[in-house]
Amino acid sequence: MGEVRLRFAPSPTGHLHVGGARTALFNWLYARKMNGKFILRIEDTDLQRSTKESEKAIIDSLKWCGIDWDEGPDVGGDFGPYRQSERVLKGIYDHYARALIERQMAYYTIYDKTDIKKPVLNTYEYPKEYIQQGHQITISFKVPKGTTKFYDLLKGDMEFQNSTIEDFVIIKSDGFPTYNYAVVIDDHLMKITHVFRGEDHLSNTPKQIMIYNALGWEVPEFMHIPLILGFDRTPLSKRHGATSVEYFRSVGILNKGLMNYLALLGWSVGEEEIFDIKERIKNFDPSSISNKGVVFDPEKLEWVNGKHMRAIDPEKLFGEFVDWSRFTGRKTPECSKEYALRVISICREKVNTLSALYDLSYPFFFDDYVYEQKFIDEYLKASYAKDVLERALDYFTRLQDWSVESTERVCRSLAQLEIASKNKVFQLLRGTVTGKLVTPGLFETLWVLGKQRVILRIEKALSYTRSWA
RNA sequence: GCCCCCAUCGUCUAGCGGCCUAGGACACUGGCCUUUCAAGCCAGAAGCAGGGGUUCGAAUCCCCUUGGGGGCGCCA
Repeated sequence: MGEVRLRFAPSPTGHLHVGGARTALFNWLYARKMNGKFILRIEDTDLQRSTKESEKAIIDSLKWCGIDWDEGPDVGGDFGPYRQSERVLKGIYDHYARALIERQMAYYTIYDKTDIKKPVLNTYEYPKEYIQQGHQITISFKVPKGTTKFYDLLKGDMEFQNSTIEDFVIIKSDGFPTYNYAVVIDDHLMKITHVFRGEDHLSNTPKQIMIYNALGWEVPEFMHIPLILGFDRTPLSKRHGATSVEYFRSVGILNKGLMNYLALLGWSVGEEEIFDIKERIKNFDPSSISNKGVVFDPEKLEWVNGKHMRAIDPEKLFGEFVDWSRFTGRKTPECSKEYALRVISICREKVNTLSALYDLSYPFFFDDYVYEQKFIDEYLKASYAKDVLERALDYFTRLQDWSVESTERVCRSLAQLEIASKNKVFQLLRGTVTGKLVTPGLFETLWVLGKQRVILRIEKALSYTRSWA
C-alpha cells in the first residue's frame, strides 16, 4: 500500500468553524498516525464569497490549533498549486471537462441570451458561435444509468440509485469548476487516499464517484463525520453564539484544551478524558468515531480547558497567558519570571480560561486595579475597617520573615483581636490588597504580593477610610 | 415532495446476544474541606424513543412507527 494522503479543503469564506477544525483534526490525526501526508487546499472557486482575509484567518487558526500540513498554498508541494483559483488558471479543470465531453459523459448547455437561467440547447459540440454571440454556457455531467455504490468507513456500504440524481453542472458560466467536480479532479491529482469530511457531503459522494468512474480513476476511501450541533440539535451556527476557533481563542481557551474537547466530541479515546492530542495520535481509530450528530457543550469545553490550565507546566501557561494577552490587545505583565510564575501558580487553581486568569491575576500584575463596589460598601466602609487596617499595617510592617506561614499568623492574630469576625477581617484584607472579594487563598496572596506591595495597599485603603471619617 | 444518515441519563459516551441491578464524564443536588470563590474528595438524582418480531435470553440482531439531521444550487 502506498503513502496515505489526506487533506483539509476549506473554502475561505469566513473564520474557521469548530466543526471544520474537528474535521481537519481527524484528517490530520490519521495522516500523522499512518506516517502519511496532510495537505491543505483552498477551495476558492466561489469568486463572490472567497477572500484573502478569510484564507489568512483560517490558516492562522489551523496553526494555532497545532495542526500542521506538509503541502499547501503557503508551503508548496509537488502537486500544487493548492488554491483552486490558481488551478483554474492552469486549465486543469477545463482539460478534464473536455475529456468528459469527448466521451459524451458531459455536455455543454447554452442559455437564453436574455433569460440567462433558461437553457436553450444541450450539445457535445463546442458551441463556438453561441459563445461569440455572447450566450452563457456551462458544462454539465451526464449522470449514467444504474446505481452507484461505495463504502463509507463509518456508514458502511452505501448505494444510490442514479435515477434519483440529476445531471449537474461541473463548469460554471464564469469558467470556474463547481465543488463536486473540482474536488474529484484535485483529490485525484493530489493523490488523496482518504477523504474524511462532514456528513453534509454524504449525498454528494455518489456524484463524485460517478466522475471518478467516468474518468477511470481510483476512488479514495470515504468517511463522513457527523455534524456538530447546537443545544437545539440544529447544526452549530452563529445563531448559537460564537462558533469560530478564533472566538474560543479570544475568550481564553487553550489550543490543547480545544483540541482535546473536539477529539472527545465523538471519539472516545479511552478512560481518561484529559490528554494532549499529540500523545493520542497512535490511538486514533477513525472507525470508532461516533456515528451521530453531537451537541457542542461549551461548559464541558471550559472544564476540559481548566484541567489543561492546571496540568501544564506553569512556565508554559505563563507563555500562553502572555501570547493571549497580546492577541486580545491587553496589557502584559512586566515583572520577574519568578514572580509571574508564583502568581500563575496560585491563580490557575480557580479558573478555567485565560480570560478568567487575567482577571484574577490582574491585581498581582498591575497596581491600577479597582475596588469592587461590594468590597467598598460591605467591608471598607464598615465601622471596624479603619481599626483593623491600622493594626494590619502595624503587624505587617513589623513582620520580618515574609512567608505563607508568617502572613497566615498575622492574619489569624488580627482576627483574634475580635474587632470583627474572622470572615470579615479576612475579606477586608483580601479586598484591600486585591480590590476583589474572590481571590486565591489570602495567605498565599499576601505572600506572593510581597511585603512592600501589601503595605502600600493597606495604606491606600486606609486613606480611603480616613477620607470618609 | 424525492433520496440519504442517525437514535443509551439534559449533554458527551461505554456497551458490539448472557458479565447490565446499564458503567464513566460534564452539568445538577447534598456532604466533606474551608479565609472568599473555585479546585479536590465523597454521595445522590437522571437514560436504552415506541411497537412488533428473532432467540432459552436483546440496549445489543431484523422490521415498522416516531423523532432528529443532511442532501436534492452555475455554494462549498
